[in-house]
Amino acid sequence: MHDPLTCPGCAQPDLAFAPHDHSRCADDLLALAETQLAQGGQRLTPVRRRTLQILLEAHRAMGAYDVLERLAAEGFGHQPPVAYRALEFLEEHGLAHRIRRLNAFTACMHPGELHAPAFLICRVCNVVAEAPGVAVGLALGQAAKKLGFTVERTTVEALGLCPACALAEGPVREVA
Amino acid sequence: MHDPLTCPGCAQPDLAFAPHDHSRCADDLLALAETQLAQGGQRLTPVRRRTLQILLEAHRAMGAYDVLERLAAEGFGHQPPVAYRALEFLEEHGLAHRIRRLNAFTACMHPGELHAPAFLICRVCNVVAEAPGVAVGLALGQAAKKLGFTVERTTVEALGLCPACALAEGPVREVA
DNA sequence: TGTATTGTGTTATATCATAACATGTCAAGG
DNA sequence: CCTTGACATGTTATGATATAACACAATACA
Repeated sequence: MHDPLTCPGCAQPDLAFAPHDHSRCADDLLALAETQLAQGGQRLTPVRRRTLQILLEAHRAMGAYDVLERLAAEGFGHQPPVAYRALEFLEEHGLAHRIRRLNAFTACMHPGELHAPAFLICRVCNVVAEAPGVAVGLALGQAAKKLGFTVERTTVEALGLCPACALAEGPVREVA
Repeated sequence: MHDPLTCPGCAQPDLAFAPHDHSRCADDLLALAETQLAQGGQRLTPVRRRTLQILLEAHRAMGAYDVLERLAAEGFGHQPPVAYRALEFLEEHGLAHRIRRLNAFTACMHPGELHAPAFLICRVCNVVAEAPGVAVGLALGQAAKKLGFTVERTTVEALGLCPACALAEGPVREVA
């Protein structure tokens, strides 16, 4: 049931694109989210909880309308704002991220840790991994500082080839 | 006619958000684009040329439909693909950039130079500056390498406050 | 319990983007 | 010259993403 190749981005960076067992990812992260929100006086309501669960289970980036479809099928609202609101809430509280290049959302794989996330997006299989982005964030902060700009949020995304697709594609180049 | 506060992103990074005279920016960059494309055997056709000009003159990020409106008013096509195609062409050839957070496009302020652009977007006035992103690109490349990921293109955007808006907003905080 | 706040759901519409196809342009080879 | 093929422009039509505005329900808490 679990295909490791469609499951990058787990908490251990060096396993992001490697086969590994993550059957407990979703449960652990959901519990963590609950705790975290409670401490901040925020509510993980049914829609929000289910939305996070859907993202965690999918373990890949999903469009708002895909999420909505799932929610609607389970008795929640059928209109776009239902999904967008839940997704935006999760994003605001660091439990999910928006992947702008894909117009999609993905569960955060290590919430709570202060992190400027950097995403690696495979242009072939569309898999998204969340890479440690601290160094990137620092570099960006410094560049901004020189211009007197105050950074509040960052979007860092790289498009390219994941290891698997690089293997599949690389050697083919000289065949064609 | 020229408001420096709506004109960041010029070639000199340290002037990005500072008042300065850039009356020749557009002309210079347009000429540069022409040369560059010719060398690559590419054609800067009327629509493409005018599109680049519009972006250069506006000197800020514009939505595809805004560009289209201008083009249509000048006798070019009236349908979205006209604008999207020109904008995509410019982007592919490094003459324009797509600002994903704004679903908008902006002229590249230093084409030809190999650069991983980083954008600073003011959340108050929406002005966009193109900051030197080499350090950021390097950091991102290294993070990716650890996961076996090959970076091909990057999207780096920071949302925050430009100097002017920081001044206007900062001190106000304690009044409310 | 009353009342303010937050959350959910709806309708309707705005905004952004592309597929598919017809027509026009232009340069290179017959 | 004139044909042919590649590229560019234009169209219609539709798809995909996102938000505004408002009614009602749930919750929190004075």
